[in-house]
Amino acid sequence: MKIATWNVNSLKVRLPHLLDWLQSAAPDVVCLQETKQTDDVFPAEALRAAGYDSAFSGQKTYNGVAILSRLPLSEVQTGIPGFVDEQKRVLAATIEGVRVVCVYIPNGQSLDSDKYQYKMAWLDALIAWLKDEMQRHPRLALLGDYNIAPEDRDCHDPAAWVGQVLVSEPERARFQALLDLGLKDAFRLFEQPDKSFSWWDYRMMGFRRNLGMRIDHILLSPDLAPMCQASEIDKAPRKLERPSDHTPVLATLRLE
DNA sequence: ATGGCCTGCAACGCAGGA
Repeated sequence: MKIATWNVNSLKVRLPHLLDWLQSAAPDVVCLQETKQTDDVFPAEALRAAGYDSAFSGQKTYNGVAILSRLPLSEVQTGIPGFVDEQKRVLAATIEGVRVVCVYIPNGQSLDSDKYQYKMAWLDALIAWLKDEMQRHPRLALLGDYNIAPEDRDCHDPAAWVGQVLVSEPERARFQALLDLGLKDAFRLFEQPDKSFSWWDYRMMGFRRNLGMRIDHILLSPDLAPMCQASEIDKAPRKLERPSDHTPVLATLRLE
């Protein structure tokens, strides 16, 4: 089972890229973030025609998540239980016995912003919920835009980013708390090229100069991680005209 | 790297992203 995550930065704009990519990459499951559209206009029919069922939770202008699957989805859930949040950032579904959790973790804006406080509280709620969710679903995959570069090697210029969101110590501590639950970073289970990133700023020719960050991740529970055969970042969609600023991250699982 | 872009909304200049 090939699973993937991709922040599309507007599904309306990126639908042609997505449909092409589904064809070429042939993933079985795709978690999308920043769909930026309400559920009544979600392109479920176009995706169904491409062979994918979908679950989605969107809102106008901001945020929005979806899970696409070639296999049946069940137990669809939106949001973090008990955490009141107007923003559509979480969607979970069970596919082939795997609990797939799609997250769009808040950006935080800057360390002195109230959005940063929201990010921290949000992450604490996520960690607490996942601890329970992993008990219920030993095969769990957490995919999404984490807005956290876990280590300095996940940032093109760590010195320039000191004191900024995506790399701050409290954010990284919460990423580590996810690892402490037993989750494994699928990408780091394998040898990877240096300076592997999943997001590049639209400005300053960030992609061409590879001034990026690795902030989109696939974490796998202890039962699932040993079944992971490969994980990679697919940079191809980032090279197209009018791309998303993020590019897909994939993991291949051999379910036993 | 110190700014430059992109998106959506709604009405052309914001907010928000990262």
